[in-house]
Amino acid sequence: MLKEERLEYILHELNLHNKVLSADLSNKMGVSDDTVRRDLQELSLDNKLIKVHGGALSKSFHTAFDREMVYEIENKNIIAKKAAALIQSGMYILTSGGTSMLEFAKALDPNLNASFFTCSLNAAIEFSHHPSIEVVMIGDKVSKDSMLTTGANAVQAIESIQADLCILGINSLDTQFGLSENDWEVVQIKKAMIKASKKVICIGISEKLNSQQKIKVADIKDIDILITELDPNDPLLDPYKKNEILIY
Amino acid sequence: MLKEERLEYILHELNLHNKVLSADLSNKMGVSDDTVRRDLQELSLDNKLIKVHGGALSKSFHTAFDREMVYEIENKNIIAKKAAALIQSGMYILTSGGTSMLEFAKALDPNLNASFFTCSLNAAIEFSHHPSIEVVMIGDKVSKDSMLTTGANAVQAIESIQADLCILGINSLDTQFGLSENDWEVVQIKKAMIKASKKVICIGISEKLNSQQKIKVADIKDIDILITELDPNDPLLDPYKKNEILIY
DNA sequence: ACAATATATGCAAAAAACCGCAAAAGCGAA
DNA sequence: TTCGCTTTTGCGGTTTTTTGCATATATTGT
Repeated sequence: MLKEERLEYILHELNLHNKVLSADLSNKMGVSDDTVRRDLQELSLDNKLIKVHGGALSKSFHTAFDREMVYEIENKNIIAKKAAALIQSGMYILTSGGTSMLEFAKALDPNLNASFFTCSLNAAIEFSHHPSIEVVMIGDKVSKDSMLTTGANAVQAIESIQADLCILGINSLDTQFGLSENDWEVVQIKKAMIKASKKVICIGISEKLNSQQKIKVADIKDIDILITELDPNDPLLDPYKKNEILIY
Repeated sequence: MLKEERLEYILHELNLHNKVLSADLSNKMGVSDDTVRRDLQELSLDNKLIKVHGGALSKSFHTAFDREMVYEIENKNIIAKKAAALIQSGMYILTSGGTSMLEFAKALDPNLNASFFTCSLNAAIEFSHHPSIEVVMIGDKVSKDSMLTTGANAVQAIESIQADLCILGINSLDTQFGLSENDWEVVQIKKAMIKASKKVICIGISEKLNSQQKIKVADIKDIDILITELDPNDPLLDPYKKNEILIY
C-alpha cells in the first residue's frame, strides 16, 4: 500500500465513522503502528484530522461538537449505507440534496459505475469525489436557502432525462399528506424528478416521519422505497408498509 | 515498447486500478525504473496523474487532497479586493472557478446587487453566501479535475447570455501565446465565456504569468484587464501594458 | 500508584528518487 | 544510405524518503 493511499484510506474511514483507532488502522493496512502514527501526525499537521490518544477524530466531528448533530450523523451513516447497497452499476440516478445525501455519496462503493444527476451543489461536489461515477449538474438559478438550482430550465432539463432511480431527501413525510416541503421552487424540482424516474427512494432520519409542511411534493403512493435509520421491523414504519412502500 | 505506447499503457492501468507501482511498470514494460519515472513525471506535468513515492495515483482518486488550499492565500486576497472594486450593481458577470475566484467571492461588497453566472461548483457556493447577488449555475457534466461543468450544454447556455464582464482565473498567461489551459473541455467553456462578454478580466497570482500550456484559450488582445497581486507599476507587467491591457 | 498501552526519538536498512553522462535510437536532409 | 542533430534510454553514484525496531517517555484506566 502506497503512503498516499494510506492517507486517503484514513480520511475515508474518518468520514465514515468519525473516529479511527491506530491499532485498527495498522491491522487493516498491514503496516506498523509507527507508520500509522506518522501518517496521523502528517494529516494532523495538515489540519485534516484531530489526533488523540489511540487514534484520531474527524475534524467536523470535533468542531461541530453539538451532541444532537453527532447523533444525527451516526444515523445518517446507517441510512447512507442502506441506500448505497441499492445502487447498481449502469444506473441513471436523479438526486436531491441534504445532509443525508452527502453521507450517501460518501458511502458509495468505489467500484460503482453509474451516472448521477443532481440539482444540489453540495451533492455534486460530494459525488465528484467518487473515483468512477459520472456526475451531471443540472443548471439554473441557485436557491440560496437550499443550495439547489431551481427554475424552469432545471425542470426542463430533468424532464429530458429517463432515470432508473430518484433519491430524495425527506423534509416531511406523512401517510396522509405524502411527501411535503415548504419551498415552492424546490417542490417543482422534486416533482419533476419523481416524474422522470422509474422508482422513487426517500431517505431521511425517522424524526422527519409523520410530519407535514405547506406544499405537497408527492402522494404516498408515488414512493416506492423508504429508508430510515430504524430497523425495518420498527412499528413506527408499519403505516408506510401498509401503503405498499418497501422499507430498508 | 515505444514511449507513446508506454504512456498509453500507464494511463490505462491507472484507469483500471486507480494506482500503479513504478516497480510493476518497469517489470511489465521491460524498461528501467528511470524510464518509468520519467514517464510518470511527464504525465504528472500534464496533469494526467498524481505522482507519489513508489508509483502514481489516478487524478480523480486524489483530488480530495486539497491541502494546498491556502497556497498564496495572502496574495489571492489582494487580487480579490482589487477585482471586487471593479464590480458595479446591475452587472451581469460570467466567471470561471479557481481559488482566486473563491477569494473574490468573499471580497464582494455586501451591498452589491449583481448577477453571477458560473460553471464552477465551488464558486457558485461561495457566491451564494453573499446576501444579495443572484447566482446562476450553468449545468452539464461535472469535470472532476476542475470541478467545473463542461460540455455542449454548458457552452450553449453561455452563448445565450450577454454579459457585461467575464472574470477568468489564469492558468497560464503569456504575451505571445495569450491565455492557455491544459484541459480541452475547460478551454471550450472559457472561450464561450469570453465570446459572451463585453469585457474580459483575468485574475491570478503573478506566478502564472509568462507561462504556457498546451491549448490556447484566447489571444492576448482579447483580454481587457489583468489583475495580479503585484503593484501595477511592477516591471514584470510592462509587456502586458504594451498589449493594451489595463493593469490593476 | 501501577500496570498496560500509546507515544516520541534516534537509528539503520531498504527502497525510491535524483543527477549527470554517455550510449543508443530515431529522424530529417543531403 | 550516411551524416548531423535531437530525443530517449540505461547506468553508476549520491541523496532523500520511508519504514520498522529498540529504547525511553508519557498517558490512561483501575
